[in-house]
Amino acid sequence: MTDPDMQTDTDHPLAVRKETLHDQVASRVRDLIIEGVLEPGSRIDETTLLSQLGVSRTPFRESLRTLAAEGLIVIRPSRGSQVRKLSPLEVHSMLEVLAHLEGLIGRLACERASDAEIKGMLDLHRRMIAFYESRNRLPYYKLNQEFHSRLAALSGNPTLVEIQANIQARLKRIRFMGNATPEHWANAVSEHEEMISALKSRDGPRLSSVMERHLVNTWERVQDSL
Amino acid sequence: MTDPDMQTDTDHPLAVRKETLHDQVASRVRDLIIEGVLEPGSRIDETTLLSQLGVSRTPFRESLRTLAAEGLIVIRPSRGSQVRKLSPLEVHSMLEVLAHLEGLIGRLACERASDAEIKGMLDLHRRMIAFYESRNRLPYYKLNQEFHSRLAALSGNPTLVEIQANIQARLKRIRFMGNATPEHWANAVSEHEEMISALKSRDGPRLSSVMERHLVNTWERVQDSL
DNA sequence: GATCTGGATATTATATACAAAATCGAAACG
DNA sequence: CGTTTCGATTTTGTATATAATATCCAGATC
Repeated sequence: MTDPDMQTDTDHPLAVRKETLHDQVASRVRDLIIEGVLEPGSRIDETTLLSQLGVSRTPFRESLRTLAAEGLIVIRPSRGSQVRKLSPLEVHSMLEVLAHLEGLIGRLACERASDAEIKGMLDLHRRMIAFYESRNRLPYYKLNQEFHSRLAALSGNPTLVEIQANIQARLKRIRFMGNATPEHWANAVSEHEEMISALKSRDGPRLSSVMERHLVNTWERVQDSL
Repeated sequence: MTDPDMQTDTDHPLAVRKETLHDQVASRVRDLIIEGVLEPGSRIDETTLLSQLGVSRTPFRESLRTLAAEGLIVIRPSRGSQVRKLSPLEVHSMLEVLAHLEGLIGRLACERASDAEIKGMLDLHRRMIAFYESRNRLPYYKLNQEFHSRLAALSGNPTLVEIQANIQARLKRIRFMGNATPEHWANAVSEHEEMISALKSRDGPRLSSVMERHLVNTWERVQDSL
């Protein structure tokens, strides 16, 4: 057979991770999509983007494949790629799954997180509240993303982390819209208060149910704007 | 996570789907991995496979990117690809997530499936039982995969379908092992009986819990063989 | 003997060239 | 007028060529 050299990275932790051009391009385009520079449904013109990014077609096209597998774009053979446009039904289906997964995240986090990690979450929460009180929307939003990602990490389940991140990426813009009105935002914040309280007391079932509700509410909040 | 494109498809339903070389290669290699021809942890020698498949490097490498995004292989920059080898912890994490998702699938299927669809599942189940009774393992296994995929489809949630398929693909060989001994197999079958009974009476919570248990048991059954 | 160094060899990454489709528009036709 | 057909143009798909990087092994050094 082939050589048994393990994929258990023999790399040094500090070794500078060499990033291939492909990965850079993928990240770059991913950001363009997530930030809405490339609008949903819009065609991706290879030549334009190509010259803009200053790379050749090979790494660029490879990165398109990656993004397609991630569900951010759609490639139609011989007819080019476009930024994936989510139908309301698809958005709903993602939120339905995400809500359910966050339920699991909540339960596992309560079981598995260390005291220090919980403390870290409390701190993060406090910073979010500060931004809320100063109505500083963008930084709040960023911390919110981090809040959910970190909680996922506390579940100790790498698959959960990966899938949550993927769905989160696909929904990023939409979730941002979810805090559109002052009332919506206030509701979201109070749900976060509940989460923190449940996490602090390691009440898995309660955290689980709050998180599910939180996402379901996001759907309510977002629904109209589709 | 592959996604049959279906964007604003202006395609005729009957239009022959033109498959790009890339996709063919991806499917081909995916099968090689899933069927274990390419063993976990083994290095993927580009030149060898290349000549074997009779395609040039461009589509081949693109397909590797796809498979990497699907989590079936690992690409280390400048150092080649290898078939992803799952640690017991990773397998456990996938089964934990899958169990939870199948719980959701069970509940939603009971709410949303049509009578005809449920009938179809009963029929599928009957065929599985026949193969079980004749101890025809491979066909049983295939129908089992189909059973779970179809149930996912009955949830009416495309995201759920996609993610379930992805995890299923990653775990395919392992799940096969799950029915290794006669007792294991018998247990799995009796769990299926329960599922069918719950589905027939549209008892969402019950189906949900049986399905979760089914997967957790798979973990128990498989654990030693890692 | 063990580790280090340098360069030959093999492998991967990127760029470019070429081929095959699809798109678009103008002219021909009904 | 509207539809169809054909070809020029653009865009995509695949192959190959070149550059960059890693791997491996022999010889040098301690």
